[in-house]
Amino acid sequence: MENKAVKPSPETSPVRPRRAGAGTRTPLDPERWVDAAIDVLAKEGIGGLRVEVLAKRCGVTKGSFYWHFKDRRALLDAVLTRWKDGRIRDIEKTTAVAPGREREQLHYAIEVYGASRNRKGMAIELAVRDWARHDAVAATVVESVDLYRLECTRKLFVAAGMSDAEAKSRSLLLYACVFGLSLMHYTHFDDNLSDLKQRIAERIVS
Amino acid sequence: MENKAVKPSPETSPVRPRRAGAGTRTPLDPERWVDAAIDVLAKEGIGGLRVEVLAKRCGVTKGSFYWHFKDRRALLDAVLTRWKDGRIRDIEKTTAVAPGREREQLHYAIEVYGASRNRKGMAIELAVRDWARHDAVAATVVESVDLYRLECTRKLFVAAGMSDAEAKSRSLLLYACVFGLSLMHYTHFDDNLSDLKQRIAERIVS
DNA sequence: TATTTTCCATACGCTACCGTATGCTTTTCC
DNA sequence: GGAAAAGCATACGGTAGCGTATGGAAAATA
Repeated sequence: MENKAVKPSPETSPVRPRRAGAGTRTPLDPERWVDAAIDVLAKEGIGGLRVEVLAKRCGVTKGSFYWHFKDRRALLDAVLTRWKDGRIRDIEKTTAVAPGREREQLHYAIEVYGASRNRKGMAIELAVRDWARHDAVAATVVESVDLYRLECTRKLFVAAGMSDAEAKSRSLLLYACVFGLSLMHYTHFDDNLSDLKQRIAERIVS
Repeated sequence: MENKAVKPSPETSPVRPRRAGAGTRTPLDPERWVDAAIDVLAKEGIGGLRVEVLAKRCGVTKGSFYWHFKDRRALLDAVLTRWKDGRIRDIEKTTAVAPGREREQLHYAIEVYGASRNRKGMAIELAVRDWARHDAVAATVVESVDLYRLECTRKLFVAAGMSDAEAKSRSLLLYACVFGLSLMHYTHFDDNLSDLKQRIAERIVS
């Protein structure tokens, strides 16, 4: 059989082969499609998230895709659901803290969002937000995630001793700054970027 | 003739008629194409900036477009040039200030970028930044605009009495926050948004 | 083993684009 | 007023993408 003999080209090959060693077939499931979709979303944005592109990336044809998903939109919804769940879990983990270490935890939260670490996560974040500008479903998801994050961080500021109103403004400032920084190109603005970031972080939490 | 009999549909007709009253012809020039392109960019993002769409919007066919521009890329470059020039002029105007009113001017700068006012301007801003994530030319333009803005605002902070290092961090904080806020969906986070914004602005400039 | 179900390939029609070629109608200029 | 140029329409070839239809092989099940 030696199936197709084509396999378009090796370098466009999937993330992992679809057949395991002992001839056992390893069929795709929707979750693996979503994995690949999020990868593409991070690299190409929502505009590059096409089903035929994705299929090639998974080493199959779109015939497979349309077996697992009704249409492209169903995949997009699944991507949003997965992203939302992940962000919720992540923020809960990030804002859980022992009493007395709230400010330390806030600094940590700022740092993990820094574009240097967590490159892919921020790429996804920006891609989803751009997506949300032209898609109502994505916009709803982004809003719910934003509100949840803002609320969690607000509690941290309150636990750190701030008034409620001040905590709200700091929480919003924190996320706005984190996302805004990832939007900007300031590498050549200063030769001591870590000091720059440190000052900003202090301004946000102190 | 009855050839196609189609002519898609009349309601897709142009924004304005291309002929003025007295039979005088009003030919398009490249600048009007750029005008329309920036409009579309603001509403649809770079993904929606297609030449045939643009042509329909101008009330002509793409035959006209390709008379004025070599190809789609030439239009995109023209859009970037126009955007850059406008941003440079704008920031120069915004950061020009009489001595003693620097902080006042900084508050004004923050406010004009608020998504409430200047909606279209911010939509363009975000569209260009998203574009820059996948286009090297756009990325270069964004970087130069960012550096210029950061530098102008830094001078304002210095003039307001801050150290150079502090001024730099404040300048970066200001723009990061402004752009970040426009990325977020926080309308339902607080019922007194203007107070929220006021606190943030104070945190940035004071 | 025979049959069903799962999972995927192939082929097709359709639309939206890009860019080119070519011709038609106005202006412009002599 | 006639020729040239400007400005645009129409038609064409080509690619990429969506979704459907259908068949075929492998796995599960009986």
